[in-house]
Amino acid sequence: MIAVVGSTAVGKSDFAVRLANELQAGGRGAEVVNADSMQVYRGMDIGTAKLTEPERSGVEHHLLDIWPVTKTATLAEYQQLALDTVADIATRGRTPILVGGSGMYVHAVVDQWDIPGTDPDIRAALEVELKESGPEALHARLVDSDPAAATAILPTNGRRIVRALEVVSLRGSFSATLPTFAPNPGVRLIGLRSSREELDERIEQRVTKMWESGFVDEVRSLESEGLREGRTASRALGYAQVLGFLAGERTEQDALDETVRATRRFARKQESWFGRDPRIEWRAAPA
RNA sequence: GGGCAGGUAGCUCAGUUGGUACGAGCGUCCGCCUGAAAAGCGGAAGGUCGGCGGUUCGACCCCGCCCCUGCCCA
Repeated sequence: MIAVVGSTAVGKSDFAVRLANELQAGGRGAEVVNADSMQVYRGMDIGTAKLTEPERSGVEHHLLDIWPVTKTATLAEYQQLALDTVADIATRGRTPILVGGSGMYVHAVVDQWDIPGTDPDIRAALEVELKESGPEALHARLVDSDPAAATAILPTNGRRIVRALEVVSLRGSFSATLPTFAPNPGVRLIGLRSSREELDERIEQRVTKMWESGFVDEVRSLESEGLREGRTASRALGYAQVLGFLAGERTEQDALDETVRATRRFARKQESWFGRDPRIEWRAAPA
C-alpha cells in the first residue's frame, strides 16, 4: 500500500491519479482509497475539492460519497471500511493508494489500532455532565480512574475528557497507548509539501474558485438534505461558514474570508500532524 | 478657512480622575492530539499609546503647535 498525505491543497488527489496511472503502465494496477474525512459525504463536492469523474481518468476510487451528510462519522466505522477495501484491492493483485489529509484516518488504516466504539448512552450522559459541571470536574474523575490519561489530557479539553471517560467505562481503562508510528514494511508513506507562501496562495485560489463554481448553491442544497443537523459534516471547512451566511449570521464575503483563514489554520495543523511521522518520504508538491 | 470625532499590538477596537500598557478579538508563530479529527485543546511573540515641545517628581492620559483620517459647516 502507498499512502499519499500532506496539507490540504497541495495536490494529493492529482498526484495519486498520476501515480496510479504510472503503476498501471508498469503492469500492476492501482486503485485509490479516500482518507479524507469530508469527501466521504455524498454531495459535498465543490467544498471538499473532490475529483470529478473525468479528473479520475479511469482510476477506480473508493470510499467517496459513502455517507449522507446527516450521518455522524466515526473513525471506527471508517477504519473497518478502509481496511476491508484495502484488503480487497490487494487480493485482486492491485496496489491500494490511500489518499487524504485526515491524519487520524490515515493512521487508522496504516497502523494497527484497536478502536473501541462509542456508546451513545454513556456519551450522552457524559456530555450532559460536561455541560452542567464543566470540564474540570470530569477531569478530576479521570485522574482517579486513569491517571495516565488524565496527565495526557488537559483539564480544559472537555471533548477529549468525555471520550476518555467513555472508554474507561467501556473497557475499564483508557490505557494511554500513544500513537506509535511503528515501521510498517507493507506501507510506503509519501508526503507532499510546498512552502507556506505557495500553500497560502493555493488555498486562497482554491476557495475563490469554489465560490465561482457555485459552492453556496451546493451548501444550500445540502442544507435542505439536513446538513445543518449533521454532526460531523456541518463542521466542514467552508460549509460551516456558508451555513452561517445562509442563517444570516454573517455576510457572504465574510464567509469566504473566514473560509480562507480557517483553511490556512487547518493546513498548519496538518503540517504539524504529519510532520512528526518520521516514516514519511517528503516530496515537493508539483506546481 | 472653521467645527466635531478619531489617531493605542500586523488588523478592528477597549482602557487609564496623570504613577511601571490589565488589554480583547482576529491574524502570526509554536505545540498537544486514542478517534465527531476540515474537530478539540494549550502556549508564545508583537505596542517608544500619531509627531515635536511644554507643565509636572512623573504624561499614553493635562496644555500648545504640527501631521494624518473621517464627517460637518463655509
